[in-house]
Amino acid sequence: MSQKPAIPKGTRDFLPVEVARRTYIFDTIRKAFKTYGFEPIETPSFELSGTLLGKYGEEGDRLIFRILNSGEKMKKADMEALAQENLPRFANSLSEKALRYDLTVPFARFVVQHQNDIAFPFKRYQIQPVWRADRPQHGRYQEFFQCDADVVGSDSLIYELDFVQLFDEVLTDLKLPSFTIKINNRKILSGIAEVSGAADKLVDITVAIDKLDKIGEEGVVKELEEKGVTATAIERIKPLFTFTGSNANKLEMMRTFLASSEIGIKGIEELSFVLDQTAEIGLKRAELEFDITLARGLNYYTGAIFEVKANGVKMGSICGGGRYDDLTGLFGMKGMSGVGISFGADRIYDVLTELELFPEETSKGLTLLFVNFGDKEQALCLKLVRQLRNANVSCEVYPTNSKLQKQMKYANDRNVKYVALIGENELQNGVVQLKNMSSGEQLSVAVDQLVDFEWNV
RNA sequence: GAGGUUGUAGCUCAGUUGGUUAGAGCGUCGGAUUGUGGUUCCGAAGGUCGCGGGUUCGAGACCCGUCUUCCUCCCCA
Repeated sequence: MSQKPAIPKGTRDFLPVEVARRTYIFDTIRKAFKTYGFEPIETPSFELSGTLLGKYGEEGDRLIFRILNSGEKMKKADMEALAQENLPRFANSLSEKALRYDLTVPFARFVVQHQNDIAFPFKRYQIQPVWRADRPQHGRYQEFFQCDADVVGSDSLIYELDFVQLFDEVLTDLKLPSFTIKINNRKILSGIAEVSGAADKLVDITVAIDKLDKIGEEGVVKELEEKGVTATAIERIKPLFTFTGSNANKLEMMRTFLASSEIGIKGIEELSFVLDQTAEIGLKRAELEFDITLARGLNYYTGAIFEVKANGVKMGSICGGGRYDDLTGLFGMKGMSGVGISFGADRIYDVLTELELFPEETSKGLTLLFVNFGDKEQALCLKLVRQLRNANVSCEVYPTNSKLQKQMKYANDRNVKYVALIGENELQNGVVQLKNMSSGEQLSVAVDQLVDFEWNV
């Protein structure tokens, strides 16, 4: 009885070449994280439900994968809640663990739990998969990797500065030709709500403004009206819709707009520090843009908000991040400011694939394959393989004395760099025919000089 | 969670108003070719037409359900 092979929606298998390319992305990110002084930690793939639930806004809980209780624990099912159609309570009685939804909330839990074992400001990076019960779409998976770097325990703005450079460094290293780091500040958004006389509608206003480039001015106004924002407040917000110019111009305009809001001005000051200092230090390839419409749904950001978009491709944001002043407060540790960013490795992979930006090396596996001509020849090949492996050259012998054509085809399919041929003649003369599989060139190399061949050129 | 869309060979897809034994290209395997892969030629294998039910003398095609694909919304990496 055979079963049709399939994997759950929103998940993927990875072929060797795909793993090689993903590793290239992870290695590039990891290297930069280390250079910037972050140290790796890991947390479990699943947490207690209570750690995650209620941390991602009203809609968030819906997207968290729950792990069903097993064995005797099944009996804890709250049938009364089911009868009353209280589905959330019923779900909670069925499940006490859940797959992590992101790396930030587990990190906050980690910091509080291990506060006596770590030094503040604590800088950590973490590269692990996360899971979301989202509907899969282009660039949207149910299992994907996040590559996070966060600092907790300092409200210094030099970390915001570091993160802007980190985005720039990693994406430049990955040869991404054009990308924009968008930056905003939650305090500026608060200021807007305050100045408009609708401070209580902060979230609705930011969510609506965030959609400006998608649904246009009319759409935003409509959404604000639907959310119960007053007409006078909307009139005050309207000037922001036509907000253009250089970062310096925008800052000036906002400084005027927010003049009466203390928190708004604080946001302007924070943002201008980051923009000015970044201009001072310079960026390799990134554009840094103050984007007033950048809000992001996560309700725990309190200061800087980041988002990175690759230009010229149809793909949502490839990186995100921001400052959260009291994330650890949820776990009972007050007054710990944190700021962090996340690289969406899977989306970066899709962008690099679309733009054909992966280096050629990532498609090479084996460096050298020895063709098998028979027992005597094989014996010599095995000795040579041993020597080459000691010299870190990846190589192997074809397992049987098959037709040469078949062995060559195998080498071709494996995308090996070189094929070594040692037949009767070569055995007698102590040489190897070395064939470069991409150029087709073939040269004769003495057996005792094989280890010194420049394999990686 | 809401709306739309898709599903036929390993992959990409044909398949007429419902009518005999469901096709092609690519890929795979074998051969032409017993020391040379990517090109060429010949041959072969490979399908419960997503799954379940219904209509019909007859369903790959029509209807219902379900799962899946891709897209829009919500939200996000």
